[in-house]
Amino acid sequence: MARSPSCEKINVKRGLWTTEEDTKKLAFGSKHGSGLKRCGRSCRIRWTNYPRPDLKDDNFTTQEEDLIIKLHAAIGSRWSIIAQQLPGRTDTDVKNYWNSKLKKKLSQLGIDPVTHKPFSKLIADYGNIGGCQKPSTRIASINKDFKNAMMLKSESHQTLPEGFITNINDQPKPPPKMETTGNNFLFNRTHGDDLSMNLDQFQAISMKSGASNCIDFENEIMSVSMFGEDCFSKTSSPSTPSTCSTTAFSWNDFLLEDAFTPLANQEQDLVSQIEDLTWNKIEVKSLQASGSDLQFSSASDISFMEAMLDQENEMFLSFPHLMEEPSKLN
DNA sequence: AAGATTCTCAACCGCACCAAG
DNA sequence: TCTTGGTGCGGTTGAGAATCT
Repeated sequence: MARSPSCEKINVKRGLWTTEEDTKKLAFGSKHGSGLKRCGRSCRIRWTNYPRPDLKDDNFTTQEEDLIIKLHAAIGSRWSIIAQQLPGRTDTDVKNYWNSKLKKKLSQLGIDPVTHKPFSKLIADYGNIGGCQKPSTRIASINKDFKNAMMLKSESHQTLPEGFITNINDQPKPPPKMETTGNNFLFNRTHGDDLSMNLDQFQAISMKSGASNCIDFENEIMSVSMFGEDCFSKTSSPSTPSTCSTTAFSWNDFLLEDAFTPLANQEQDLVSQIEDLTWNKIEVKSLQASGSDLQFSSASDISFMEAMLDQENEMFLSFPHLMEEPSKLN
């Protein structure tokens, strides 16, 4: 896709617009910033936004603050949509207010402005990650717990706040969804037919793509992939336009304790060898670094990461075929 | 009073998407 | 189908204002 040319850095002025520039702008129109040392985009933005007699010049009210926070929690940093709910405010106003005031305010209240969750909850979650089970139990597992978690995630549709008026043209496309029925996974795509796949297919795609959410997963299928789309069963399912699933799941959520579906024996052995080699080295290096047990304290995190990277390099040197496409392993 | 620091505003950047040729 | 140019938008950055020391 072609891109618009960037502003020439030379001869392009930065800073506030002067009355003289506004006069020239009005005289020549916004196109290409004729006669002005401004790039075309700047002229267009200036042309579009100013003057706007309907714009408010006063501070945000607490009601507006609340609405921004609620909308941000619901739809993220889609400032143009949020601004549509706040008469007299532009997306830039909202964005600046969020960045300069609300983020700080939420932080002071002990709330993470990104996730809108209390910091204490995030720290607790982080602590759980630090638990670091041995790989024999923590290796990417897809099992019954995984399927349960997947079901829960796919059902956790987030509804927009009451009174939220959305321009139909600006509505985000419904993200892809995943559902499970028995041992099959039904993947509702945003484009094309829905696909049904078995556990092995799902596992292979998720590992190959390193997907962290359904969108990554869909992209991997779209780019096809180790199977070819014809390998999937195509289905049709009703769309769900009334809901907006904004909560993407993370595969990390499914790093559960149970052993997962066995790989072919040969491949399983290879994985086990690598795991043991990797984990033993990491353990040794980590112990050396921390001088204590295998608790990854903050003081040893860097050494731990270095050990991870060292070991990864060593692993791929020892097993170069792991760098190849998974399909070639079969 | 003066320099340092912080805050606010909006210009700018880079990317994605779309339509026209 | 491809290229080009226009548009929209979120994130970043810099200039000037306000506040602090």
